[in-house]
Amino acid sequence: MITLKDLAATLGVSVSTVSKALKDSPEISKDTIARVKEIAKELNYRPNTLALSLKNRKTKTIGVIIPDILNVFFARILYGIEQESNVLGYNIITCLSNESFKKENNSLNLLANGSVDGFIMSVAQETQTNGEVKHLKDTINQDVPIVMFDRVANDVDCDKVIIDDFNAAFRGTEILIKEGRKKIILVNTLGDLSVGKLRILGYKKALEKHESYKGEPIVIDIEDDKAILNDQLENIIREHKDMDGLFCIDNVSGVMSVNIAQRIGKKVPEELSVIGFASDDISHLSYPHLSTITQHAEAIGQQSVRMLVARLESKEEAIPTSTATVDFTIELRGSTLEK
Amino acid sequence: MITLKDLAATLGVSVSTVSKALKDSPEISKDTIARVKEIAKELNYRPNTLALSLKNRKTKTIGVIIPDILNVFFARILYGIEQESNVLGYNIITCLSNESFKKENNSLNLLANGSVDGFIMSVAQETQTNGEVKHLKDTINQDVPIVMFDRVANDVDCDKVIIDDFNAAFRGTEILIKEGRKKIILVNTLGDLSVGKLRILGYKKALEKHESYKGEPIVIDIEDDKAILNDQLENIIREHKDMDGLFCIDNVSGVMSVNIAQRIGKKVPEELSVIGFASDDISHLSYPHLSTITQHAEAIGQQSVRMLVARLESKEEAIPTSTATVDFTIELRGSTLEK
DNA sequence: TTGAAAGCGCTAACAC
DNA sequence: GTGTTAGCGCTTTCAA
Repeated sequence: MITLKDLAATLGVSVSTVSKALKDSPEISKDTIARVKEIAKELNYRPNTLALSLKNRKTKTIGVIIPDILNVFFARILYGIEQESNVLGYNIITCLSNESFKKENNSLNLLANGSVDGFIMSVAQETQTNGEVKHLKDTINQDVPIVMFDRVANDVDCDKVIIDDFNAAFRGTEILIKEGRKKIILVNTLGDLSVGKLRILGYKKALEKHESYKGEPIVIDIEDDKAILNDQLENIIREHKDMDGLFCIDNVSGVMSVNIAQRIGKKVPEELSVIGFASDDISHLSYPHLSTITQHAEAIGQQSVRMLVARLESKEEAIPTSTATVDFTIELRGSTLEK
Repeated sequence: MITLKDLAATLGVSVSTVSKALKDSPEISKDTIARVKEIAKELNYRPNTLALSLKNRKTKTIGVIIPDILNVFFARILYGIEQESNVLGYNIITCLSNESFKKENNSLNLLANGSVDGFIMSVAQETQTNGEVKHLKDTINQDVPIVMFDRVANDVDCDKVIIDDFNAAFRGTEILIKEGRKKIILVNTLGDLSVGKLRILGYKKALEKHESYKGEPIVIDIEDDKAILNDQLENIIREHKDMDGLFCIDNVSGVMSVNIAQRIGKKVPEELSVIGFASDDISHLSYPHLSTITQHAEAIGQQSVRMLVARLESKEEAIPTSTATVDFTIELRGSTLEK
């Protein structure tokens, strides 16, 4: 590793001269600047980021905490975060909380000591279930800002980026209602995650609002375990013979449900209309393709970075926190009547 | 942010005393140690990693370069990398090359200046296509070790972690042959990626070896573009009416093919036996479920970390580089005859 | 048992 | 136009 000192030595000048020359300081003669730059290139000098960070008290890196990288929704968000960070000149340190409070807490503590300038994170399931917020507040109080996305702790005052889950589910449900479906069931694989609750609320609200719909809301909680998801869904479809509308609020179960229904002879969309949430491209893995409420995951990531960097680089003392809502779109494919 | 200096000031002792006390140095009296630790906890002191890194000339962080995070195979590897890094006390800085040589090169340059102790990476498609290796060799020559996984540059001397792709494809093909299939086609979505080539080789070798198989190898290259993958596969299945064995060498096309075949009335596995490569859990999104050659992506990530850390922490000057092969397993589900 | 000083690589105020 | 110095937070020799 080659340092300013090395350059200075080979050129027979002082370290500070080299430092200034590399920054095109007007204090330094054209000639010296040229010589310095030449030798710097020759020796492939690269400034030591660590030393710079120590000096500047900022690292130009963002800590990112992802609850579940195997979930494509989060992978896409990470993708968006990385892209935008790059554009704005930041690096990211990625931590995977794996839905565990302990890991999340750990990462926060480990990095909130000058290693990163701020965090972008989605709260772990465990954290959300237990309502833990102290670690989040502590971090913010240590002047390390946090931007939360998707899964958000309501009682923590920080910038947030969310989907309008309530409205998304409301609109999704409306589609089924307007098709004249009589028994619309919602399948919940999201446990008691905040976003799940909002979606369920939106579903209920839509049923309630439309007087044409006579039935009661039916929410069926099932486990999000790949091994048994298929069977659980098949059971539901078989048991509720009169179900003609199915609303799946995660990535996978919609696709699976369409395939199962078709296989056991329940025609989609004629006898059963299915709509799902999506953040990835698996909607074409069912036939007919799944109609979805599509979340723009990359956009969530990008927006998060923009908000964090805005805060980091703002001159003002304390800009008030804000919550950004990223648009969703409804993409009708073959699993619902109207395309 | 609270520093040693702060602790020293509030206690009225010197910085070095505090430093030593926190490390339970025998030089320091029990009493002082206790006092120091108490106040440190009280003020929530956290050592500044940056300063430590600068001092120690090692950062305990690993640079990870992933070509495509939206590919679940890579996401899983990242997962494995993060897990094992954690166990071994390392952080990771994640860069996404997005299959671009330029981004890959950039990340390498940006971080190979003391920001990370070493790299774990899979080579970008562009890099591999163009046969670029200089940036990789340069990095290694600057004493920043690299471990490559999956997509590997053969003419770079470094630690590597790979799947035995040749053998995996060989074995996969054999399954189809042993079922007595007469026309086995391989569909390649991997362009000229090294792993793709190896798989094709394995497929050919298997056909060649088994005299019972009379046909010629048929390799069909198609584009890995989600928008048209479906149509491309449907065309192939429709055109090759006598195809009774299909070998898909990526994650998705196997699942898709099974669904398409079933839909257009070609019975799987009776009339068409399908086998695919998998690294994720979408094999249950087809019916019948897809039989796969399963790559243990997490294991690849973990192994990579172990090799890198072993090198980083080895006392010896230069341990020779090595290549680890991670096992694959064959998981027979419904898309092939024998379960 | 404790502290002073040097140094990791870099910058910037200040001197020459 | 160039060099000296101090300091970012920490460790570690060496001196007290």
